[in-house]
Amino acid sequence: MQEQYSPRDIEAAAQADWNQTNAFQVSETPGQETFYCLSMFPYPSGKLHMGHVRNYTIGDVIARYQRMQGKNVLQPMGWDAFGMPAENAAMNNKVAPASWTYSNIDYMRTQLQSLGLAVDWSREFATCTPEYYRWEQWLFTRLFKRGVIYRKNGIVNWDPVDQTVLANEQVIDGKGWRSGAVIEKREIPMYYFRITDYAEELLTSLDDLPGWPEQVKTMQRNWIGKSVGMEVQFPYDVDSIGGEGRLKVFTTRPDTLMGATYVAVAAEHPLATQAGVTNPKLQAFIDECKRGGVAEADIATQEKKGLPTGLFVRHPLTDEKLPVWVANYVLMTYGEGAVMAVPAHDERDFAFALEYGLPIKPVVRTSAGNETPAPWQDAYAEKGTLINSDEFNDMDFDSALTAIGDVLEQKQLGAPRTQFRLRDWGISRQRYWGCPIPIIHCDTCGDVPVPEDQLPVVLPEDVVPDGAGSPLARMAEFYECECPTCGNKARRETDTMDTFVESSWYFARYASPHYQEGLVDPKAANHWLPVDQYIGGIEHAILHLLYARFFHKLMRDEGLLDSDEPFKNLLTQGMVIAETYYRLEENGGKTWFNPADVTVERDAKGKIIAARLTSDGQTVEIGGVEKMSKSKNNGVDPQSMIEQYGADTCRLFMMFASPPDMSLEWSDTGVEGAHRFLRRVWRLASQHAQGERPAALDAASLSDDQKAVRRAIHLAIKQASQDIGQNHKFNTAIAAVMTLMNVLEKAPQASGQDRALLQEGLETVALLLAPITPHISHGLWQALGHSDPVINAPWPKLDESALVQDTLQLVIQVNGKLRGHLEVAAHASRETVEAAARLNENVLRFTEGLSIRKVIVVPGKLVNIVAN
RNA sequence: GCCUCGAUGGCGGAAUUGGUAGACGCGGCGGAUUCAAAAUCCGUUUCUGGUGACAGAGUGGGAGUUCGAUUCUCCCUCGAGGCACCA
Repeated sequence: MQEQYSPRDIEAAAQADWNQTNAFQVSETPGQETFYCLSMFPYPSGKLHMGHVRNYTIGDVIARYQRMQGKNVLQPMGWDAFGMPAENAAMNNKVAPASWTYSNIDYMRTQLQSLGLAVDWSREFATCTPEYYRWEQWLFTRLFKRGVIYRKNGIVNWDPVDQTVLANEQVIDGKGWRSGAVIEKREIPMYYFRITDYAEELLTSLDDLPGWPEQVKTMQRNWIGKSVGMEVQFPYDVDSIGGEGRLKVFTTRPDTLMGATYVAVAAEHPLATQAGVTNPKLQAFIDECKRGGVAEADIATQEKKGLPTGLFVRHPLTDEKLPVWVANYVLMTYGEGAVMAVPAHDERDFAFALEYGLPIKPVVRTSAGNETPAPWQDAYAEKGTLINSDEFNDMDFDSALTAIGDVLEQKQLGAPRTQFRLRDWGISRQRYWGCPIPIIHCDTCGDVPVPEDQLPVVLPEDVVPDGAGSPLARMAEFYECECPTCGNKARRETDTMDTFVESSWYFARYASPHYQEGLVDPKAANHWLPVDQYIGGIEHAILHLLYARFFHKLMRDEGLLDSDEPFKNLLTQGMVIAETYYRLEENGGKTWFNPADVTVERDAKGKIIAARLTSDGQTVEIGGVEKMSKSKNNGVDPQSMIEQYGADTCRLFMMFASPPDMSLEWSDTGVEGAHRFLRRVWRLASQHAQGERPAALDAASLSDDQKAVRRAIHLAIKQASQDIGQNHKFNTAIAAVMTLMNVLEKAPQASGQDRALLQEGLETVALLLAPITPHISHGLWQALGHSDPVINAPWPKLDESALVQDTLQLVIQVNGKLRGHLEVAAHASRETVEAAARLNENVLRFTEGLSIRKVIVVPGKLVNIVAN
């Protein structure tokens, strides 16, 4: 064993051993318990960033720990390879997205492998290959035939200058990111997945996921947003509209119907369109509403504006005339695109009514009283007894609901209804670098799915997009085709699919990644699925995870696999953040400097007071800690870290700096600390390994000091087992190993028993660190005399008897304040403890002149003496 | 705007069911070793007052429950993630 810790040699040797034995390649071994450990696969953006390193290290720690529990562990890796960045890179560098993507994959694979992940690389795939997406197209055609996929119009961001559809990300302050033109909302036909058909199941089966964070389940529940209420119909006023009909609205508060003083519709609502024809001012307002992007965050933060249409509807209960307004706060995408406005009991209606002088009629007695004077109070929205509501007066919420519901149903102007906030999933993208939608448009046969024997519809790979619409739509050789049904000339669909579709089923493909006969080999799929542990960023808490759950249910209903949910346990990892530094430029802009190029200055207490650019010695502004990003130039390159310190140091630091679900702040000195620790471990082990191999430990005949060392060893095992195995708190597991190392370094090495104890201690350190820093553990394990590699060693067992102590230290409090300590026998009785506490010097001092009211004894913990 | 989460020393963070606030690491300070430096080792380090023993304060702010609150309840401030075409 080398005396110096040399990560370069140690890591190369360990990885060579694993590769030689195909250590992480797995198959469907019968009889062995499986563990499928999956990290969200990376988008091949160019090179690895720290977020990737963190994600895959967490996954690797869990995978390796489970292997040490004796399980057959599958940990695959692949590439989420379709996406917009490839098209942007193509436009900037005039390279085809395909070659850009494939070369990124090659580079990033090498980087990932240098981390020493226990990945079965034989299962690797990229979603942009026809071998993968043909099965996506195959599933699409099946679902299309079943009606799970359908076509309707949807609203998109339209750039009138570039004549192209933009992603929300490409719309900045309502303008196109390249053209700067004001974006318009435009309707185009798109394909939709009927995810709303699964809304109820997606909601209820969240209850079957105890291994998911409560936070994520709450977010998904709110996103699906089930509301039970009523559909209420407002008959049109024949005079004002010049026709008959009914305006439908959905409400969760039919009890407040008597307080409705107007109705409001979205700008895209048919009534608005109709009224706009004869009302130029209204039309101008509708056009204004159609300017700007479609992102809900932008729409919801706009100033609330509206205009009367001049149309009227009749109140379904009183027959009163109510004005119809167009309001920009009404979303066409929720419910019916129209609301009944009850300003007295709804905050947004209240603000709108105040702004435009519309009547406010209180109809519920709330804790704020019978009136609803401005400003708005949350109490106005409370449920309560009805007032000002004719025959419904004095009814409580429930009876009013029933009574009003009954009248509406009798008049056929209302019915109970359940409404979801969740919308169907539009997957058409007018972009090139994606999976082609396998549909052929025929003038006589309509939308015809591409027959199975003509799949896959292959995306041509030698295309460089130019940012002006999809290149596929200009490639006759792509879109010209024959109708599979009638044989006439037809046109192939040129839209591609949302890239979320590929990531919605990749976890299933890993079970049989090279299977040629279907999307999955059902036997393999049911062997591995569901995923036992899924790990990824919290930013995917809603969309990706909901779509993947939806797809799993679709695959189940297609008979491809048996389980109901894809991911049994979920760990959502926090972001990697770092300090930012900048200088203000004359034009008001900021130049950002990488933390690696900045030196900080500290005051006497070590607090950072200034920072200077290392190259010129001049000060830079400290910008605060933010997510690592290109724009703030605060990214730290994992590659240079690995080259400087080794993968183990990088992994150790990332796992130690914070628990996985919290954000992780990058710290160069923290990395050095992690490296220092590994050097200490290596040094102690190499000193120990130089001596003779010690004889077996005789745990029964240890001295008190030796018992204390052995206790430290088993406390570390206990702590690390709980932290890694159950709580996924790797930082405290590492802290426990560090504490153990502090003890082992000071432990005597004189006698044979001392050396046997140190052997047990060092073996424990190697095993407990094995999931986190696998390379050094590989080397340590060999040096400690084992011929079988540490990856095949079992996780250490806790010896409870090593933890037993004869005496305990208790805390003495007076009125809840710490006043002293008490050493007692481990099994001392309550009375003995209380008596000893009462005699404590400090207790006597602090209770002088007071009478003791109560003594609280918490066994093994503390005594609290209550006196006044 | 809406949904969700978070806030603890100079810094990252730790504290089974409410029971010693600050484990472990970083940084700082003092010392040893060294011709010197690097590396390493030892000590110390929440704040305020005090030479000291010790005392008081303290987990974003304000209230409440409790013998006892970082932990539970309510209100507020600030920050982060998501909002359906970034992945």
